[in-house]
Formats: sequence, C-alpha cells, structure tokens
Amino acid sequence: MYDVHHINAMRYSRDHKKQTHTRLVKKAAEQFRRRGVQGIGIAKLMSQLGLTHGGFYAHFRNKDELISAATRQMFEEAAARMEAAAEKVPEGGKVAAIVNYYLSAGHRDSVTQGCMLPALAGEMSRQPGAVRKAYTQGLSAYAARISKYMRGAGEEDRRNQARLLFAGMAGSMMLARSVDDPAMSDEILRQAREFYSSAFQSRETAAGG
Amino acid sequence: MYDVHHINAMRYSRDHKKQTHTRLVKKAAEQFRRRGVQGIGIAKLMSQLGLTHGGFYAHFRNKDELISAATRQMFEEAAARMEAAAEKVPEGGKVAAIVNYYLSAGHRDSVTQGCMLPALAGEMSRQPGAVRKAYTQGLSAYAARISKYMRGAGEEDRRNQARLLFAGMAGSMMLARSVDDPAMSDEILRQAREFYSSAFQSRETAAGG
DNA sequence: TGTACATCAGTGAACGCGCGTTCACTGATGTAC
DNA sequence: TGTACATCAGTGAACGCGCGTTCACTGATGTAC
Repeated sequence: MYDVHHINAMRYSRDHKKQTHTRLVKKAAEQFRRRGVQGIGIAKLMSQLGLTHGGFYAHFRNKDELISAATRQMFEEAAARMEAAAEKVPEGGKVAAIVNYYLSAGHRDSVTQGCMLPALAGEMSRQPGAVRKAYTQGLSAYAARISKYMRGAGEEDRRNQARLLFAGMAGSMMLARSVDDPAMSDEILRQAREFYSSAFQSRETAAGG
Repeated sequence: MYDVHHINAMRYSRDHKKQTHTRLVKKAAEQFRRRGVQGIGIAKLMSQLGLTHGGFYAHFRNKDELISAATRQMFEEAAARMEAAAEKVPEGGKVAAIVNYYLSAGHRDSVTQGCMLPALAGEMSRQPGAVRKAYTQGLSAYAARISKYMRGAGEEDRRNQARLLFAGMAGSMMLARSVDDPAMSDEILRQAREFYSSAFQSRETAAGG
C-alpha cells in the first residue's frame, strides 16, 4: 500500500528519506523529554542530525505535527520497555517488576529514554488540539498494553488500573526528578516503590495463578 | 526590621511598591500555572498589571527570581487551601476531604489557583539551581503542613506520607488535565479519589479517633 | 504659605538573540534514449 | 556505452515576532528652608 510504484530518481538509498524521518522523530522524542517541547527548536534539532532547518518542512507540515509523532513514539518506546521488564520475571511478580523498573534511579536518570508522563504530561494540557488528540490516544494505547499485567474484573477495569498506577508513579517520578536533594529524591522513589507494588498486585497472584 | 527608617519621597502611598511587588508575584503565580514558566514573558506580565516591562527590574534581579518567589507563593496558597478543606470536616474525615478537594473537577478546572505540582513540577527539573532550591524548600514546607492530617509513626513518617499522597494525586490530576476527552478526565479523577482516600486514611481514624 | 530640590517607581527605546516558517535554489542521482 | 533530462532531499537567506535585559529618562511626590 506504500507509494512503491514510482520509485525513481533518488539521491540516496531507496528509503533514505524514511530513515531521516525516523531519525528526526527519535531525536525529537529525546530532546523534548530533556528540554521540554518549547525548550528545543527546529534548527537545533535538525543540526543534531547534521541537517539544516529548511529541510524540516519536507518531513512535517509544522512543529506540532512533529510533537504528535514524537508523542506516539515515546508511548510506544515506554510500553515496550515496560513489557520487557515484565517479561523477565515469572507470573505473579510482573507488576512489582514494572513498579521497580519505573521507579528506579536508572529510569529517573535517563529522562531522554524514559516514560514521557513525568517529563511532558504537564505541558500537554497547554498543547493545541491535534497534539492532545495524539497524546490521549497514545496514553490509552499505553494503558491497554500494560493492562494484561493488572488485576481487575474485566479488560476495561484492568486498563483503568494501569492508568491509575502510571499516573501515580509518574507523579512520584516527577517529584524525584524535580527535587534538589539527591537523598530526598532516592527516598521519594523508595517509598513510592513500596507503596505502589503493595497496592497493585499482579493479576496472576490475585487469581492464584 | 524593615527599612522603615528612611520613608521619605514617595510618589504613591507609603507601601505602594510593596503592593506592586505582591501583585506581580500573584499574577506570575497565576500565569505560570496557566501557560508554563516559559509561556509568559516579563512584558506581558507587567502589562497585565497596567505597567511596562522596564519596571520589572526594580522588583527582581531577573526572571528566575520571580519564578522562585512565585513558587513559594503557590505552595503557600495551596497549603492554605488544603488546610481549609480539612478544617471544614470532623476528625477522621480530613484526609478524605483533602483527597476529594484535590481530585475535584473544580480543582482540575481552576489551574491558575490550584496546586502547582500537576502544572509545573515537570518543568522544575529543567530550572536553574536557585529556582530548584526554592521549589524543594516549598515542597518540603507543603508536606510539613499537611503532615498533621496523615497517619504515621512519627512526624517524619507523616511528612513522607503527605509527599507520597500529593505526588500520586498530582500525577492523576496532571493526566486528568492533559487528556482530550472530558469523560475520560472525570473517570481518571473518580478512580483516583476512590483509590487515594482508601489508601491513606486519616490519622485520627487510624488511631481510633 | 511658597519655592527649590531630592527621591525613586515606573517609562519606553534599544540591544542581541532564537524562534517557526517560507521559498528559490542546488546538485547528486536514476532514467530515457 | 554516452548524453540529456527529470527528480527531489536538503540548503540557507530572509521574514516577522517575542524574548530577557539595560539604561537614560520622567514626573509626581515629600522635605527643607
């Protein structure tokens, strides 16, 4: 269904532009998390790919479209990481594994690779409609992918549990990152790990699985 | 201990400048929450007070000092609101009152008057040292003022409980504000109210009132 | 009571800078013949 | 195999704009005499 029918005339390899597009979205996803959506401009972003700013508009109609694409990318990345953390442990420990991974010092210290919620959700309420739409869909998809590890009466309930858990963990991570004092930051994470892993037990544990 | 000794030569009333200072901090606290710290500039802020931008530097050395002052103001305001919500109800219901107030649609819809955490904590980790210091102190003072309503073995434990509760509620409020869909937003708040008011019971209830 | 002067909160032009966006262009490539 | 041409990802000058900050100034006031 791609436009593969008129592949003719290209400067670089067949899918060079697609690769540039991908690199751009990934770099944006990193930089937005590190500096905030307003904290990094098109020119700086493009120069970090070895390109100049004018070329940006061959890939996106405007900055908001890039923000939307980066938002989808960030949710997708984070969901994959959470699944990876959960898949490493046996049934019954999966929620604890997710909580311990999410609320780890490693996750705190790698903002550019982590969940977007602690870094960017506060700014999302100030974004234009198109961005918020992409964000809301991304968040729902995120909760849906985590739901399989949660306790709950049905799929919808499990998704709500996942959303509640991630909202809470995002709040604690946000505080752990914003605070001045490293010891306080560690304490915030430690207390949150304890609280959330006991409050949300694994689906299988609860079911006796 | 004020500089009241050389009160001479003044255009307006005796404490006119102090009043302007106060108005400026309050307006900044509103606008920062609504638009983000980078979303409102000195010129716009001053013009909202009927003043011009140049006068700003008679009140603050730079924008960061205003951010610090506004941060203290926001924590102070929020703490007072939480105490007011708690004082309205009898012993045993105070944590529930705080949770229900914090996670209300009213609080969600009045960003400019609400707790700064859902609106600004994400940006705080990107602020310069002086701002983060004021923020960290403000947060600790906030937790200390709420601690009297919390369960816990000692004062430190109760402060930690308050911080954990507010981190979690801030995360849920942040999601409720960022999401596109009003029904989803209401659901996020409803589920969070249920979860946090049952997870954190009042000090007096736990102690047997 | 009347005049000269000092005070200082606030004014507004100017600064260098970075932003998002537009657009005429370049030049390496694949294709047609 | 060799030449002319079409393609198009990326270039870079230019746009209008808003930012934080500086600084010489203004003008209403209180004080001194």
